This record gives sequence, C-alpha cells and structure tokens, in this order.
Amino acid sequence: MAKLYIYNTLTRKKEEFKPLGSEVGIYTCGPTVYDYAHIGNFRTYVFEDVLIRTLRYLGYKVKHVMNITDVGHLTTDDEFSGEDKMLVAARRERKSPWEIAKFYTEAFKRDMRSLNISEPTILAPATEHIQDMIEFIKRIERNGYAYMISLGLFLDTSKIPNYGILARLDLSKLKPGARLPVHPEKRNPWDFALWLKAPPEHIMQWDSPWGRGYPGWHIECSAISTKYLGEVFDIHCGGVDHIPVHHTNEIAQSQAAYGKIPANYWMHGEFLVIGDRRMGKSEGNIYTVEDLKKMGFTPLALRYFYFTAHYRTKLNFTLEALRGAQNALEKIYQHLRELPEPTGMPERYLNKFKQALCDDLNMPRVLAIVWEVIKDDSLSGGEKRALLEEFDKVLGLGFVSQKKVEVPDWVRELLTKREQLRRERRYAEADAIRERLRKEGWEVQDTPDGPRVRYVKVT
RNA sequence: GGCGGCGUAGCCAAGUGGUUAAGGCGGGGGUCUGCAAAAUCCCUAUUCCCCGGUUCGAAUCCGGGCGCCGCCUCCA
Repeated sequence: MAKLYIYNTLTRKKEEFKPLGSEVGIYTCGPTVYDYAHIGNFRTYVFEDVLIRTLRYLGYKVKHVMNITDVGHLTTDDEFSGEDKMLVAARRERKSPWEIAKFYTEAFKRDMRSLNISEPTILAPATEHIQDMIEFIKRIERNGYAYMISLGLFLDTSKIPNYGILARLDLSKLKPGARLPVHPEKRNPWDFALWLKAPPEHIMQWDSPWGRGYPGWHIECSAISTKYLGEVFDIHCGGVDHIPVHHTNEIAQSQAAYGKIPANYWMHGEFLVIGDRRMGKSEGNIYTVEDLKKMGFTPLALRYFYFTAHYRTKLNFTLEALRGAQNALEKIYQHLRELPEPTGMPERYLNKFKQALCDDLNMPRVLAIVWEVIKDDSLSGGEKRALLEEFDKVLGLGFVSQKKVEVPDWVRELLTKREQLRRERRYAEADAIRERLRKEGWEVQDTPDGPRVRYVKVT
C-alpha cells in the first residue's frame, strides 16, 4: 500500500497516515439544515470526499460518519441573546423546525448526489442523538469539568490541559470580548455551554438532568463521533473556521469526558472566496448548486473547479473560472467518447497519479496528469481510457459514463447521402442534412479523410 | 491590539533551493474546409508584489516594505 501523507492541523505538518485499526474512522462536520448549503460549504464536503475516496482507492476500509445539525445553533455567537437559526427559518417559512430540517436535509442530500460525493456510512441527525449527548455531558460533569449558571451547564476550560492546542491559541494574548461582551457568570471567557436552558419560545427542547432545554453547540459532534467511532478515531475533518472554536471545544469535551484528544489527524479545508472575501451567508455573496444549474452549469463542472486548487489554499471563485472548468471537463468527455474499451494501464502514469494523491491530496497535479494522459501520443486509446477511468475512482467526474458512441445506421445513411450531395455541389441540401444531424446531437466534421461524426451530448 | 495566511500570465492556479516556471480556461496564428464546425500544431510569465541579503544557484530561505485576506467563541 502506498504511503499516504496528509497535513495534520494538530502538528502543522504533513504526516504519514497510520490508521488505528483495520477500518479507518473518519468524522466530518456536516451541515446546519436551516437553509441551503452553498458552494463554499460544498468545497469542504468535496475535499472530504476526495480524502475518503483516496483512502478506499489505496485499499483502506473506511467508516465515515457525518452529523446533520438540525437543532440549536444561534443566529449570533451571543449565547444569552441570540436567536435559534432553526426557529428563525421556521418563522420565515411558516413551518415547524422539524419541517425545515427535513426540507433542507433533503436538499443537502440532493446536492451531495449531484456533486458525486460518496454517501457517508452513517449520516446522523443531532435530534436523534439527544440521549447520547446527555450521557456525554454527564460524564463531563462526573469528572468535575462542568458548572451550572443561570443559562445552563458550562464547561470550565481552565481545567483542560493545553486548551486551544489545535488552534495554537495563546489565551493570554487573546482579547476576551473583542466582539461580544462576556457573560458575567462565566468563570473564564472561553467557557462554553454544554446544555442550555430553553426559553419558553424555544420550540425544540428536551428534558435533561440540567432542566428542560437543548444541547450546546459542540456536544453533538463529540457524542456522535464517540458513539460510532469510539473514544479515539483516525481523522476528523471540517472547514478551517472550525479550528479555533468548534474543534477546539470538541477536543476540550473529549478531554473532559475521556482524557483524550478524540482524533489523531485533524484536516481542514480552506475557504472558497469570491472577490477575495470569504463566501458566506452573512456576507451575502453566496451561490448554491441550484443557482449554478440555473445558469447552465453542471454540478460536476463545479467539482472540477474545486480540483483546480489545493484544498489547503483559498480558491477564488469567478464565473469565468467556473466556465473554464466546465469547458475543460466537456473536452475531456469528448475525448472519452472517442476512446475504445480500456486495456492495460502503464505503470508510470499510475504511479504519478498515486504520488500526487499521496502528497496530501494534490488534485491540481492530478488534473495535470489527466491532461498529460490525454495528450500522450505514445499511449493507445485503450490505455488512455483505462487510466482515466482509474483516476475517476477518486476524481468522481463521471468519466466512466462517457462511453464510445456507435454511429447508428440512419446517421450513416444520411452521411452517405450528404457526401453525394456535396460531390454534386448541392451545398444547401448538404448543409440541411448537417443541420438536421446536429439537432439530433450528431456533429459532422469534414476531414481530409472524409466525413466524421461524433455524438455531442446535449447538456 | 494579538495570532495566522496570501501576493506566480487576461482568468483559475501548480511549484516550497538546481534541466526550458505544471495544467486548464481564454486569446492569437497556421493546417484543414464549398462554407462551417471540430480536430490538430504553434505562440501567449527571460520571470514569480517591491527592495535588500544568504547561496555556486531562490518564485522557493532570511530581513524590511507595500497590498490583500482570515481568525480572536454563528459560520465549510
């Protein structure tokens, strides 16, 4: 098995990946389903998909767990005055929070499928794991890391060894209350809620040892990952924005409950930016997959576009660049439609491919290799197809479905007829046939060796 | 205020000390053609924000500027 090197945020180094057991456990932070996920969110999910596909390609068995946050996030980070996002969405759409969650979960799954993102082994909605969260919190409380204030139960971060190690936070230099006032009852500015008491207008609420209420913002990932992957698992992924707060606090919770950092490798996808600003709902500069479809883009063109930059660098989104990605992908498809059935694969390209993948998932380099294969005259058509289909196990760009199209008899007959007309210089009639074929998706090319047709998929 | 990152052609970007600075898109030109389309070939950064330094050798390392961005408890 080839050695896979991945960048670990915990150590800030590329490290050789060494799994804990026979099955690799991966946890990825999923969406909050109060609105559509945007293409910035999906950049991260596609990065995670590439990681998982790469592991499987290299021969690992992978168990992938993703949560669905269908409860409890607030509109602001102000834990004593913010509104619950689910409730805001429910009011906006005149639905119950559960209906909202269901609707946007389905939308999310649809977009995942259209981007060819492999399904997680387990997709876990938070609301179905309230009891697991309560048990997790009890453990934290039993170990003496929690305290009660009027808002609810909080975690005392001063008791956590190396709190903030993931983000390399230097607590002495951070500015408490830089953005928001610190609640006076909190023992330390960085302490965060494990369980919040529900105000009366809060629709989603559950009974707990700490009163009727709802779980804090980080506990679902701790509870769900522990339940399905164990106290310590292999890889934890998410967006870079999760490093300083969400993942930092997940680590704190696991330390409080089990005395351990829950994952060995922490990997984070960089932002999709637009005009040098991060794409975000609050910035008001988002595109959804649906938006792009309406503009005539295919979701896989977006997937290709994501691959033009490495996952740890910001990727600047422009419609021009996306169009470029779509054109490039369509060209690859055209090549594939003219390639015969796959034959053997030359080792040297296979090795190059693996090498690029194993170097911290270098997809831009993989794309360069794709083009190298397409343009390499020393390869047979069958070899090219074999390689491209092999690469597509990780790329997931739909290469396999682009098969050589046999020319039907009726097309051949029309071609013969057109050639006859051309010889007779009856060009208007010949052009009419060409136009008719084009409308059926058959593009005629007059080459020095006679006419050629090819099927141009209507997208 | 603190911490971190980035600045490579018109656009999106690889590259992290050593042959001609990946690749794609776009653009230009040639071939082909009744026209068209496609295909194909060639061209498109003597140079990597600027200024110094280290080195036989730097886009890559160091120092100093300039510009941009992110984070400091919502956020992929």
